[in-house]
Amino acid sequence: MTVSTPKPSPTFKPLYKQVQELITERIIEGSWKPGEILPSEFQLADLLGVSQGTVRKALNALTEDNVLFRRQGVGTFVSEHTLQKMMFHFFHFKSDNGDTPELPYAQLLETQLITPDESLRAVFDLASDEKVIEIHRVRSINNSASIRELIYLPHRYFADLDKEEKLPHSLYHYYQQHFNITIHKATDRLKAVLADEQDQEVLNVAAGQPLLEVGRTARALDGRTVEYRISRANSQDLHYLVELN
Amino acid sequence: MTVSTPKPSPTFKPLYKQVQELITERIIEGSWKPGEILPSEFQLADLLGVSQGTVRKALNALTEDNVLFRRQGVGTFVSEHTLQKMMFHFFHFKSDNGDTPELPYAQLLETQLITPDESLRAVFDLASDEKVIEIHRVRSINNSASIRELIYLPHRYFADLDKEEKLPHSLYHYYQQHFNITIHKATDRLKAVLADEQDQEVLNVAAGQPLLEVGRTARALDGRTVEYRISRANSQDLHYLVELN
DNA sequence: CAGTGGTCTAGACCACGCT
DNA sequence: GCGTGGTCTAGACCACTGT
Repeated sequence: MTVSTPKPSPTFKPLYKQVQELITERIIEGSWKPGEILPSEFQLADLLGVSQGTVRKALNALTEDNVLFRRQGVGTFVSEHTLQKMMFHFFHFKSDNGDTPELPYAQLLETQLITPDESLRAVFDLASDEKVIEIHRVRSINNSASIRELIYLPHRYFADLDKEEKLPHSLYHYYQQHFNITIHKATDRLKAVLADEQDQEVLNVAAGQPLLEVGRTARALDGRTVEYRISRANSQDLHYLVELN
Repeated sequence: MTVSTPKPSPTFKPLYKQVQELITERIIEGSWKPGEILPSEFQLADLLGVSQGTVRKALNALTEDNVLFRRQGVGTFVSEHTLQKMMFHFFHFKSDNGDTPELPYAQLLETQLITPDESLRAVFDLASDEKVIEIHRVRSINNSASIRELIYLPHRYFADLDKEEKLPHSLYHYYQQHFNITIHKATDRLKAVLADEQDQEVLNVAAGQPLLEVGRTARALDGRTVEYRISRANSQDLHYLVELN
């Protein structure tokens, strides 16, 4: 921490912001892992030489940001990408008749190592000789193939993931467990497109069928873009839900 | 306010929540109007018989929720639906090449009073004899007709709006100014559809062209659903942007 | 300069969950 | 019962804005 009464300086940051960043760094570097409990507010305050109120403000901000979660009477924990939470936060496709909040099954079609084209290299800011992992899979909702996914991951961050025979349905939980990469923020771009030949085959739709295409760039806790994913959905009985607050 | 040390009760709410709701009610009933300044933290604290810290927590929560905005050294104000803020918050269509953050022009095609069908009545929870205003317009982006909008408003909340010859581009600002209705939250549901005959004519697209359809229900500060809107966009050079945090 | 919100501290008490 | 986070208070000082 800085001195208790910081002088005005060009790089001034509020104490609680500094505490916030320090805790985030500790999580990024793996000192505190997903699911683990943090020291109590008073312990952290003593540790960092600030008041309990300042620690509280930092912890609350991180809780707001889904980095931590708190349980009264128990403690403060590092957030974990459980399936339910991911469904709520990063999976926005819903059945039109909301009656089936069913967990979508994902079938792996193919995994391969590819040489990225110019635009994909730019997304990840990769050097010219770096490889990218491509995962091709299809999600079924209500027992019908509904969403075709093409997922791109820089090989440097996910070494040897391309050699796995099976992958879990919740990739984000998998990234977190095996590569210490927590997907924190993402940007989705939606368009309407026509089904191409592969779509027709995989999703079992006719030519001329409109699909909802979602392009996602996902960023880790440290801000790096670590995943690019294209989802093409048969939106006959589905929609993509957005809540604006 | 309640007594300073509230006993545990089934209807217990934290003080700052009560303050928050009280301020929200004042805004809803029009005591404090959009753009106006609120009393200072200390004045509010005296007024309500709570401490300044509690008022602050309520004001900060409302600021987080876009109901208020605060300017250091000046004061706390009721949020106003300015064009720029609405663009940022409630208008998520962007050019694919982000170079033109141009304000989309909206051309009014038709306004009429209609008898809602069953599903539309359900959206607004209307009695069987109530009428709904339908507004039909088209937005141009980069000088090309891109989005066709059908907007539905219960006549009870927007009396005589259907008689207006001209309507401003930013309807949400207009609702706020003329009807004291502030759009606060909204839910968008996105699908891919094929252009129908009207789409083809208005958006100048061919049959078989895929369109991005957005169905929105918008709610006012008091939680009532006050607008339903269907936007059909030619997403050839556009996309709908979602930030997931 | 006066007044506003922003930060930081210190301390009290409450509600909750576990053991 | 004990330790945790949640609420509430009181007071000090800083940073910004407009006069």
